[in-house]
Amino acid sequence: MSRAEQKERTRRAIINAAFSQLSADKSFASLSLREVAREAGIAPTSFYRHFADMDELGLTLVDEAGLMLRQLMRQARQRIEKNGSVIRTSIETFMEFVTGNSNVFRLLLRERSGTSAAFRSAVAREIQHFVAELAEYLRKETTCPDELARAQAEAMVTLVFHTGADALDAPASQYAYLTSRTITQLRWLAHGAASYGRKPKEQGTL
Amino acid sequence: MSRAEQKERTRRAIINAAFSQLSADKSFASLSLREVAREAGIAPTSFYRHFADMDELGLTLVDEAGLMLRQLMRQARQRIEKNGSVIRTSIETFMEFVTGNSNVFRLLLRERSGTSAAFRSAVAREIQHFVAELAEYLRKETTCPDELARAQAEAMVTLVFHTGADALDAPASQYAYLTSRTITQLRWLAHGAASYGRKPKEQGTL
DNA sequence: CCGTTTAGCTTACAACTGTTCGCTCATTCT
DNA sequence: AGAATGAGCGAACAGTTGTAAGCTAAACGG
Repeated sequence: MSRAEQKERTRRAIINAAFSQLSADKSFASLSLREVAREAGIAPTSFYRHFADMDELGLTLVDEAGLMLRQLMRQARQRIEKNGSVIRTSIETFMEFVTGNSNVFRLLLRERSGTSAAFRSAVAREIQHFVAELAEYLRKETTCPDELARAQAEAMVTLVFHTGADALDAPASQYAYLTSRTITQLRWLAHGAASYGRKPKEQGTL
Repeated sequence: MSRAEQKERTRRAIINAAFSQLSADKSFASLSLREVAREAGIAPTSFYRHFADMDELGLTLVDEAGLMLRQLMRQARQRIEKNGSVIRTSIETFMEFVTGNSNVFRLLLRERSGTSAAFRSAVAREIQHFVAELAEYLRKETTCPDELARAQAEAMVTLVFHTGADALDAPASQYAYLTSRTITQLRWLAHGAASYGRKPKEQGTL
């Protein structure tokens, strides 16, 4: 086996070990270099042959998680072409991701507001991909002016992301309700933006 | 000084020490019993005279944070009576809270998706107070059926909370933009729910 | 084929962590 | 007045952590 090949192999072992140790009650910050190394089957000090410190590993995890999310978006787009309902298909795809890769989603969810500024902005960047794509879609599909399309996309992504977080602590029997609730919320947004977006002056007490 | 009085005093010293050590790059999970005790001016072992462990202290902090939030709501209601604009006043009050007590807000923000199920549900309970109050207001003020009022309130609170999180990492010069963006989003929701809420059948591709 | 590179190892250290035990001594109760 | 309570302390323990230093041996480059 080639040298570089072997190095890449144990690098993956480290990454996989880290992912596998994340769980509902273990965040990335609570992982220890030694534990990760142990599960990866290497000595603690060998860790440094691959990452300068745990932070560097963490950023790698966030990148990988973002990659999975982008693959998810592509998958959702394919489904939409066959299905038709953009909102429902998108949310259902997202919920499948959350429940099927809950640890990956948890990483993004937590580090979004975590203690490392580098992590936070890395997660924010990944989410922006989502927002940008959706905003572009809205600009094409509706009559929304550019900046409002972005605000609308941000609101939608926020609501969907939050629903994913809810799902993590909810029993599976609640998923259908959470999904339909979010669909309703997104429809409100779309409808409100379409009819209200072009006259943003204040009126009434709301 | 009475015995109970003195006990309460050092109990507060512990709580204050914990709050003061929270920051942008230090979460509750990364606090140590010894550090907290040191700042509170007591021996590490004396900590146990007041809390069984750090988790118990953490739940106390969450409770206090929730209390501050509820005081905030009361304050917002008073302002609304004088001002008129419910949405703008509510958000501005909230933003003042976030920027003025950022560590307290950060605690709620992080523990909402943290590693302790007990913390998560404690934070969720505090936020539910917000949602319930807003939902009741919506039921009175609009023609929304009960369940939809709740869904609408949840969406609104989610968006506002998220804006608070954004503000933590944004320069102060962005606050005005964040606020107005959120106001727009909430108006869309209100408008969409009012005109679309009663005919929730699917239509179109959105 | 020989010298260089380097992934991985073992050993070691200093710094912390949470927690137990037993003591003191001021306040409280009877 | 005398006994009981309980907040606070110091010392100590076992466990963990990150990381530095130096070695081995296998893959590599000339």
